[in-house]
Amino acid sequence: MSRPPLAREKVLDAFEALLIGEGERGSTLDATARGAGVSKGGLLYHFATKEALEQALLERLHALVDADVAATAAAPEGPIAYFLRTSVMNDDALDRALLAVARLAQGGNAAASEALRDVRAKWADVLRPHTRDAAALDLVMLVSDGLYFNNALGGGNVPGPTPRGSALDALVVLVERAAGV
Amino acid sequence: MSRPPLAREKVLDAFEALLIGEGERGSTLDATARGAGVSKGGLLYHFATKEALEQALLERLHALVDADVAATAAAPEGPIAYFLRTSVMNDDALDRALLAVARLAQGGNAAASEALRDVRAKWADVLRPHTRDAAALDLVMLVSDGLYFNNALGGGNVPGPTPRGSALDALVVLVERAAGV
DNA sequence: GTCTATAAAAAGATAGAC
DNA sequence: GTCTATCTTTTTATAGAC
Repeated sequence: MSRPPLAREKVLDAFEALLIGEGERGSTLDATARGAGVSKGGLLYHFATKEALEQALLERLHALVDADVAATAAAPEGPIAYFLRTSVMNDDALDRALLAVARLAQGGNAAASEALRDVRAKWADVLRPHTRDAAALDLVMLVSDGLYFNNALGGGNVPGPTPRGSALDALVVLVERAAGV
Repeated sequence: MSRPPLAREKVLDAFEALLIGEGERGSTLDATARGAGVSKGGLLYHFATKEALEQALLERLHALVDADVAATAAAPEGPIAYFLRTSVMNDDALDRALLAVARLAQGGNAAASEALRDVRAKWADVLRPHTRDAAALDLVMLVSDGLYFNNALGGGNVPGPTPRGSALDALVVLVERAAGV
């Protein structure tokens, strides 16, 4: 519960940014240390192995998701609209952690794949009471996945075809009409 | 136009399979050669650099997509239903090429990202006349992206939460009702 | 066309000074 | 806690025999 050391967080931030921008291949200990402004030895004091670094990222994701699930359940505009709107990447802490863990999962990291399934199940549990049936829940989840997926292409730095503004408004209306209770 | 050498195709198949199963990190020249049953020297005769290997995969994807776009346009059950049903991975040649190129894109390969955007645009062009408006087209494309994304987690070897069978039937009905003309 | 052998660089990790 | 230096292994690529 104590506040984690600043350098440790900076290393984790750098690793996360590298995964999103360069993928697993570019996310080396060297590059991470450089990005965090520490030496490789300094990095390895906080994370003894690369696996420890990856594990820490999964823990960060779980904490952020738990907070978001609570926010989704309590959203005034309704969970479905809130969920879809926040699926369009805002480059906030949760988006970054989610994308970075997705990179790890696609690199074959089994723990990362499991974490993503857990996360998805948590969101589904919140949305289920607000959808007509199983197909409607599938629809909402898949549109959200699609929004994330498009943001994920090109490392988030290439403006994808993700609907924004009025296009997003229209999409939300369409999904709510098709899926909402 | 001439039939490509068999060994060359086997190398490309192995590289594709490695990208899907292990991600960019595990997709080394060594592992690719091993998977194809050739030596590293043999591999490098066909693909002088790793970049050449990646480029060949992009060309394979483009050819497969062009064929699929034609099939989508001519599908008896209608382009939307055909498009969504074929978005659930069947482990066919197109699915594999698409997933493998997605791995490259997430590794920061700009040409791969561009290829995925091109592919997506081609499908959108075919589906546009069969959707009510822009939001409806977004809905169909995003559900398809979501279906692919879920298959992509865990390298395609972990049974994801992707709807199948009657669940997929219900989803197709829901999307067609919401988006179809 | 396909192989073995090897070079050159980059990767993860350890040791020990400060 | 953070650093430099070093070791080992892996990865991409080249050279040249068959």
